[in-house]
Amino acid sequence: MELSALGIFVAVAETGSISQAARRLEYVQSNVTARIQHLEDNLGTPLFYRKKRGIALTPAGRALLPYATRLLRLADEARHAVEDSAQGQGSLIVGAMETTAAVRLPSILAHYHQAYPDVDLTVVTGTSEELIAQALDYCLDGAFVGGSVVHPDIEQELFFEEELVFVTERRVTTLDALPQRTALSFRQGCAYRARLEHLLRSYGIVPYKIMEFGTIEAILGCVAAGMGITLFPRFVVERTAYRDQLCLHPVPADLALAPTMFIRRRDALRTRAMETFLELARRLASPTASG
Amino acid sequence: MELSALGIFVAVAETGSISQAARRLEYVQSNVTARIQHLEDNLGTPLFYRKKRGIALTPAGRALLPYATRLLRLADEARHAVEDSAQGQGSLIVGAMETTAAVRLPSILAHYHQAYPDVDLTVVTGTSEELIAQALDYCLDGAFVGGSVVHPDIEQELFFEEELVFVTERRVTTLDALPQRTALSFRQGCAYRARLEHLLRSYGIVPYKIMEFGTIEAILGCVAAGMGITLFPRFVVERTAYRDQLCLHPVPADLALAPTMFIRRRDALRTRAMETFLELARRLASPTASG
DNA sequence: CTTAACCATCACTCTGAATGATGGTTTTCT
DNA sequence: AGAAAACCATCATTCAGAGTGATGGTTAAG
Repeated sequence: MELSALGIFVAVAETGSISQAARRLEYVQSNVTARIQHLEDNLGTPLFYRKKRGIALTPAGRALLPYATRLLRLADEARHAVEDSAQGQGSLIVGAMETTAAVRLPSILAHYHQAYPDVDLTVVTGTSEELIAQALDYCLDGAFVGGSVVHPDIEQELFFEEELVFVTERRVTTLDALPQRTALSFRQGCAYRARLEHLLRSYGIVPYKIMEFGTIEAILGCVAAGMGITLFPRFVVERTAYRDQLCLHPVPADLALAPTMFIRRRDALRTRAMETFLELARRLASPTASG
Repeated sequence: MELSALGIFVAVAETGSISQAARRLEYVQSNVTARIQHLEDNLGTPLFYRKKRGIALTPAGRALLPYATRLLRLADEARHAVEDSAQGQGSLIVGAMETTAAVRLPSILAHYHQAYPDVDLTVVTGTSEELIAQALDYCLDGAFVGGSVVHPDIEQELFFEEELVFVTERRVTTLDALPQRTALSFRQGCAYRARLEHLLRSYGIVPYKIMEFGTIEAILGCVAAGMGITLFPRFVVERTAYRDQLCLHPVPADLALAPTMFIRRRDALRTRAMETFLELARRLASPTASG
């Protein structure tokens, strides 16, 4: 039972005649006859009574007709959906680090959704390492990750420059006399974690312990409670609920700035949904990045 | 875009691999490759990224997938609906005279619907002549009509024997001094109307005028109001709201009984819906008919 | 009584679905 | 490092079935 057969079936049922259906479909009459017969064989039951003049639906035909029309309409919708996905609408799956998703994306996503409400937008969060792997595996249309990615299949573009700061509890006003040797960070794979480890080592704070947490709030909450130190974008800390219980410490200038890049596979399809998303994101990102 | 192609597409999308889909479908791998390529050509856009190991959906493929699964499910439903229409469920379209529909069918229909709630039941009313024509034209699966139908394509079966009575307003106690020459009846084509004309002629009541009405209540209401005389099954008159304002007069014995036959085309499909309907109708009709 | 409309059947062509074999690439296992 | 396994693309080939055009039989309309 193929869609083309159902199309012929519907035409015959609607015109009430094989000949007229053939004319409407621009087929030869014998072909319409044959395909209806084939469909009847396939379903194991007659669909039409053959009258002296024209045809009439059998009970089985009556049962099939509404399904046939629904199937044809749905198939048409599907075709349009595929067409649209190459055009404006469709779906867009982007990855982002927790920190980017928390403070940089909300306004972009809101604007984008307002401008293109038909796009089915999904944001996946994860560590930069995970996001890169997923983008390479075509699971993501693209992702915001920390730091440059050098890979022949990946193309990237700078979107934000985050100023990184050490974050401690409020009472710790200087890092020189760092009372704890515990660092808090996201799980392995986070771009900032690698830098945090490097920086702590340069401060002579080794060996140290790294505790892993899954969310921004968990990390900063624990830091505020005096559990340890972490490295975060200033922008993120300034917007957290714990900001009054935290103290920010500058990072040496050469390691203070961390770029957030948007990456995607070079061979990923250039959908309009993606292009418009990037255009809008560039517009909204640039003043922040430069400021 | 045919259903078979969508089935292959879904299998590939679900297994994440052309080879595995081929194994599941019991096809050869090269065929699955070719049909996916054909589908992509057909839709004008790639549906899968080809990875080193396996494949991944493109945005267009993501857009198509939910439609494809819906289409396949719906097609399956359609197949079952057609199958069922040959079995128990399905639709049943029966015709009946107004009088039969009013007093004989309700209990049958109620019982039938209770026993087979999945059957989509339709009752079409009309004159016997109209119903016969529609049954011959395959528009009805069968019909209850007045009197025997002799036609090579029609088979019939006796269901009810109606006792016909003349009906006049209450004050007219004898037909001998019939004060009016007006008869009321359904429109031309009604089985009882022919008999009414015949009987009136035999009573010497010619010329007379026949007024046509569309419903039972209209006719009996007008008779009650003294407009004229009509011929109706006793059973119908006894159940009308006007019964107290009417007087019933016997009809000569040789013309008093009118059979109600169920007719259908000999070549109409023997659906289970129809067979079970007739079985139930026979059971419910026989005591009434004999009593 | 002719004409037109309708459906079934047949012989034929040709598209495209399916097979099987081959080659290239990558991953996995030893 | 080398062998084996998994995966996809391509090609030549076979075969089913979609579509054509012609014909014949039947019925309704003129």
